[in-house]
Amino acid sequence: MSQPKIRNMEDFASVSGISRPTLSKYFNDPASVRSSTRARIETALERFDFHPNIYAMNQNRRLTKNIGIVVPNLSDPFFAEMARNIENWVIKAGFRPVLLGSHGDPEQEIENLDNLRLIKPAGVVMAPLGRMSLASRIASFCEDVPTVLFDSNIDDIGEAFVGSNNVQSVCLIVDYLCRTGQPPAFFEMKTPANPNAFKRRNTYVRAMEELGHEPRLIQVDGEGWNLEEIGFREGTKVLSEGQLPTDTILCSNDRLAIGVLSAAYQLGFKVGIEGDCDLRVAGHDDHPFSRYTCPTLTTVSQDYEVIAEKSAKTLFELIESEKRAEQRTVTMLDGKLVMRGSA
Amino acid sequence: MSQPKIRNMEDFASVSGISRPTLSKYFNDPASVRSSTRARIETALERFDFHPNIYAMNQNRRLTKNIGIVVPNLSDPFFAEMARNIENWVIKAGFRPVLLGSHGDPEQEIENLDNLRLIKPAGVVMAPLGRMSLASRIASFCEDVPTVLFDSNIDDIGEAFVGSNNVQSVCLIVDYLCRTGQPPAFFEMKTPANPNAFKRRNTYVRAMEELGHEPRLIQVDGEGWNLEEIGFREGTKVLSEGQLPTDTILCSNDRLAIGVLSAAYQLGFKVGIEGDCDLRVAGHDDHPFSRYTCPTLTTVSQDYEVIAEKSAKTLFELIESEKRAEQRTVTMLDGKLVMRGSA
DNA sequence: CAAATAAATTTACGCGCGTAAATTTAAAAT
DNA sequence: ATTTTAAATTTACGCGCGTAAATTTATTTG
Repeated sequence: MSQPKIRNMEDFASVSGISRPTLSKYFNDPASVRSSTRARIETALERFDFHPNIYAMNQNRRLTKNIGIVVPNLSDPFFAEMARNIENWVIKAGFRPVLLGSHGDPEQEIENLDNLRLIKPAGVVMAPLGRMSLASRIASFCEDVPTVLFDSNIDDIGEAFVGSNNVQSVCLIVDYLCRTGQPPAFFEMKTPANPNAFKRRNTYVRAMEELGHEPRLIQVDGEGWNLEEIGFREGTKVLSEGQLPTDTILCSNDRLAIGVLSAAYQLGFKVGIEGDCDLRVAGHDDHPFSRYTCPTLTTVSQDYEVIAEKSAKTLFELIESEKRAEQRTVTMLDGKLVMRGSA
Repeated sequence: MSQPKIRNMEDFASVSGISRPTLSKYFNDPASVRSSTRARIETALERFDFHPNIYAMNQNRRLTKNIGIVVPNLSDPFFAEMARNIENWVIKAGFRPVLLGSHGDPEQEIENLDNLRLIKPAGVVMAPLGRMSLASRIASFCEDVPTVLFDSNIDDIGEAFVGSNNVQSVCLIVDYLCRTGQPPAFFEMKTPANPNAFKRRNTYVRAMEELGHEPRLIQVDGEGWNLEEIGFREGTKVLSEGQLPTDTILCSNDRLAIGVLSAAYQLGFKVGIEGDCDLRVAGHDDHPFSRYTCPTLTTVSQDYEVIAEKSAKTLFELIESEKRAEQRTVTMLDGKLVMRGSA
């Protein structure tokens, strides 16, 4: 039996014996047609394996089942992992994830939003670049499309924000480090590309002051997102100069810490908490690789799964309610101390 | 002066005083209109900032400027990095990259291709899942769309393949390890998800035999792509049992090696090449993180940049020639030994 | 300056689908 | 079996753009 080639919904209408508008209804929402009709369609579907052209659908529907996911940088394992988690929730909720990375570039970030507009997404989950973001343009996008921000908050933009409570988490680890040894110096980039850096620095300073210690900022050079490299290079400098006022380094994030750990190892520093160690290093984020460093990295976790789940579900609620949030909600998830070998 | 809202090419045609078909020609290829016309269009473009709807273009052009990039897994830094490199070449060549990850799932891989079909890409650069791939369906895609495979070859599929020469690279590192110490055991997964695993195993066995050593395979349990975790867990088992027939472990890839290194560190093994070390560990790939492990990981590089560049440019040539390759070309790039601290 | 050529415009249709209105048909309720 | 109600069909148009053919306009050539 020769199967005629099904090129479009019209073709499928003829072979299935169902009118095209009814098919269109079915593909939009299978529950919207009579069950007998649905059965007929699905039988035909098995024989002919037709998929409506998603882009033609996008073009004509006023609202699609697409959900945009925008992250600053897909080659950062943190965002890659986060995106993967969100994608899973999106699929589970019957939507279609469209993943876009901004390559650390504000223009690209806006371009991503412009492209998303064209596919009329039901909503967007976005981790903005942060300070570098062209905020007003993001804001105008958010007026048209329900958007949930995560990881990095931008005041008053989007319907909701889900992220970790940097104040809580930095206090937590500063407190821990001070209790268990010398108060930490804070290792960070002078001009950090990643969004939460300033908040963490400020919190570090305040936390140290409140505990009666002098804050020590180690602000290193370097541009861009190659954080391990920067941590390694600048960590090597700092450690070999031997001018450290303390034996404890708190890094602004795990990727820097991974670089610093590597530098310490190569310079022969023994990193860890035992008595014979010369250095403690802590990070922030619970990066996927931080459990495989040597020693394993003590850090504060951002709960990937929870942030992903909460962002996604907040968006789904917004979409289902079919109205905009009366009030912008800000969810700050507490970090948990992850005590491992390095501090 | 109130700018009228430009909703489509028609609107832009009225405000610019250029007919829509001419605009269409311009957007397809600016050089195809008279330079005076081009100037008028570009002046208007500055005033009104109109972008044609890319999806409507995709729908109607028989061939677009899109280039699909498909990788097995976007959260693997190797593929993330590779994708980023290819994207850059694609943009530089005036095309539009469309990046899709298959989440290690053969069905998803096919779905990605099906979705790509709809945007009528000029070509596709793809790293297939490998053995798991639904080869016949990929093949039928490749008949319609010029496709270059990279990283993992599938016989006779696609117009070309660019990857590293696993035989050469594995021989290289086996040889190096044998010269400088005890012959290595080969650490790998029993049922590996990543594509080049079998080739590497077989090459290891052959290389060992040729050098007159007995091959020793350490085949560990574990499923999926969480390779560091598997390397760590199974590495811990292997090392703590103390049944290793040699002090040298060659891992099938760097991600496993990262896990093994971490296990070794935690068990108190001193890894490295100095006299007082109890273990040597080597990897394969020159993974972005392998230069930050402790000790830094000795490995064989896959030249990311070159593979990315070569794949992209091979595809561009195919596209420009407007015909299919008379002959499938296979480019195997030699790996380079990256001698670092671990072996 | 006229003729030859090249480019732009007009007109009209197509892509694959959404969707609204009017109509017909089928199912449910009386 | 008849009425009511719900669902499917028919018809027709729209989305934003590509593209072909016929025609007009502009540029180049001699």
